[in-house]
Amino acid sequence: MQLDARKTAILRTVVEEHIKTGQPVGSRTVVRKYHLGLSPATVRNEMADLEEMGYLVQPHTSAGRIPSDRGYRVYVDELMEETKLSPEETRWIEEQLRSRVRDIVSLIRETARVVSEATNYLSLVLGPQLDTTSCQSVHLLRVGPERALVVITTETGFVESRLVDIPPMTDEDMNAFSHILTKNLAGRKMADLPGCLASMKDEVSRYGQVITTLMDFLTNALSEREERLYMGGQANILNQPEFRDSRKAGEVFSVLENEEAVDKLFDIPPGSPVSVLIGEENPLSGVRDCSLVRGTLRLGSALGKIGVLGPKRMDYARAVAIVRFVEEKVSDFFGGRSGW
Amino acid sequence: MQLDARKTAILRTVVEEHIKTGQPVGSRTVVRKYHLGLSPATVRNEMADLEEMGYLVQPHTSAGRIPSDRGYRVYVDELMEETKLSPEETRWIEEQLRSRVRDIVSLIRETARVVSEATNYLSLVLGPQLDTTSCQSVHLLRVGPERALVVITTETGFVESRLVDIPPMTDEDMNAFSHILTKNLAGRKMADLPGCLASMKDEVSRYGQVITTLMDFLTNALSEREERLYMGGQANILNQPEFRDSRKAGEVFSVLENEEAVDKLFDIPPGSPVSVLIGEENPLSGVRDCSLVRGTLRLGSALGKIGVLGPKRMDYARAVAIVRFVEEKVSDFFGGRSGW
DNA sequence: GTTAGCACTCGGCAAGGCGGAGTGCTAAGG
DNA sequence: CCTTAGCACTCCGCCTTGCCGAGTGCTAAC
Repeated sequence: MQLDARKTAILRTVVEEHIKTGQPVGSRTVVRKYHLGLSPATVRNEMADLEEMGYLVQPHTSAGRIPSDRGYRVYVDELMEETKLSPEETRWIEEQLRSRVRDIVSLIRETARVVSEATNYLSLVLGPQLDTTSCQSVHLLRVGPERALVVITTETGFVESRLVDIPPMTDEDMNAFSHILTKNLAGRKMADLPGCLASMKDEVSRYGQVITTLMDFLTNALSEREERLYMGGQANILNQPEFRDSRKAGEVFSVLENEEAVDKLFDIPPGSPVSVLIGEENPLSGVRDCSLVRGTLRLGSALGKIGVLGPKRMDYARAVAIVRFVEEKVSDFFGGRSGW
Repeated sequence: MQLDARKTAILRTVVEEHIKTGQPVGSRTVVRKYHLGLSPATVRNEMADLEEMGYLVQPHTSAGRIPSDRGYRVYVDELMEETKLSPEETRWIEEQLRSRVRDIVSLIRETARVVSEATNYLSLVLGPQLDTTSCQSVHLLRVGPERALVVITTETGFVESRLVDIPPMTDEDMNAFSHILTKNLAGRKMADLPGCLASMKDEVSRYGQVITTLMDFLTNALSEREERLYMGGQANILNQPEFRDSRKAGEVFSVLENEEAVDKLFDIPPGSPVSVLIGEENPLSGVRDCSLVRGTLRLGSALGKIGVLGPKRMDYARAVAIVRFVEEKVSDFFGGRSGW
């Protein structure tokens, strides 16, 4: 059986109506919304077909229908109309970002906040993976007689730093060492730094143990995956009727507390366009009742990720529109360097 | 009427039993738990007295009693016995901290995680206020022809940094400038830095606009209160029966999403001993159904704050014991510099 | 001062009844 | 052959009723 134009229209109506009301949708309602001279009986027959085809499900006999995951999938891929955000909304978002963003960390944090407020769902933002971004400079700063701070800046504007113990050395030595480090390491991927350091060992043998400490630090800094996940609007998920029972919500939060689990949700090729993960398509059981709209943030040369997590019954069109818009705005911040 | 020994014992029994079961406690139950030749009827009379005195309340006629806020208060202040953590637990906590902590930020983050896992409630950790800690060094690092990174380290081990535009200057100039900055600013409170910079203006006039940019940056960095709040175990609150209805939980999360609101909950004189905030004593309406056990973290010379947020029906003795223990361990990390 | 006994209150639960929404099927109509 | 009206049926949600159990307050006796 094929999805002809009428079935399609009915499916769309059911999905949109269910998204709006949260209730199962019956044939009468479809007829009321979808103005075309059709009787409920006809619609019933079509809906029975749609159920048989796996696009709709009945929570119980003699209730209306709700979309199955597959139904949502067709809706998202083919049926829904792209929404335009209203000028007020776009202005509000731009405003929020422009006025509050000072550096890359605040950009990420504010993005999470703004997206959650705009969508009324929970938003997730993942900062770029450190190991694939390039090192811009390495400095050694004295902060005590035998204590120094290693500061590594990345091309994306991130700053990683760590205190290390150093053997006594003069300030000149330290400057020279910084220069050598930067000269050798700038432009390399962060992941390659430990290797590069190892191969520098001879050249800088006079600085002795520092180089070993540095290698340790770098290896750690990379493997540790420093806090990369920012969330906004956690309370929003609790206001969704499907999570009225907080144990349901608890499952979701348990997943979100685990950063590696969240990474799995965003396992998409770098630079992918906006995509949607619906219900059971989800790799993590805790969020099988949720849908996730995923996008990519271009943070200069590096890539971050952004997601909107809501109930399966979420307003996909709007969420996608907001994610797209924010992707664009955040890139602009870098393209134009207008922010800082 | 006075709280004689018997009333006290009954009150303690009711509180502890209610904490354990979550149910209203009746006279029969009290008699069963509190072995002394007393009949339910006598206990009933005493409980009626306790209710009149404001220590207990009845959810409805002919239910058992539950403690009022005042009842919990007396319990916390006078009745509860200090709990000792088991050696396994203390070992586990120490282990967790030792093995995962690399720097001050990770110490704070891990503390939040460990405390939430140990208590099974939600934990909050506030990093130290920047403005009252002392500056240790200020450096200017070149990261491009006309771009530099200002790096300020504090005595607590925090590192603040920001990219700034600079006029063309030689590396020697930059080093000299860094030295001047550190010499003049080291040891000052962060809050005083903008003032100090202003008074340096003449001495460093040759560096022109940089100094203004720096002042901007510092003023911002201080006023912005960079992310200081870390949370752990958010899912725990959702598993509490009193928050079964997720709208209740939503109120709590709304408060916690607002960092300034959380600050209000921790409005205690610096260095105070562990204290408890119960239900309505709470300044924020969203968490009136919660209790908060608050403590202080000594992070070197600076002070952070730690809290355990649970239902009023929380295991106060245990929460207090854990907070005390963690306070101590975290201080040790600094005292002994054993961690890094 | 303590206790046993008793009447009373109230929440919670299960059973039963009812209305409404929605369905599937069938037969008639275009 | 598709569409539609009609009808019997199903099932949820809601309300009512009745009952049990837990717990209370009061009174009278010890």
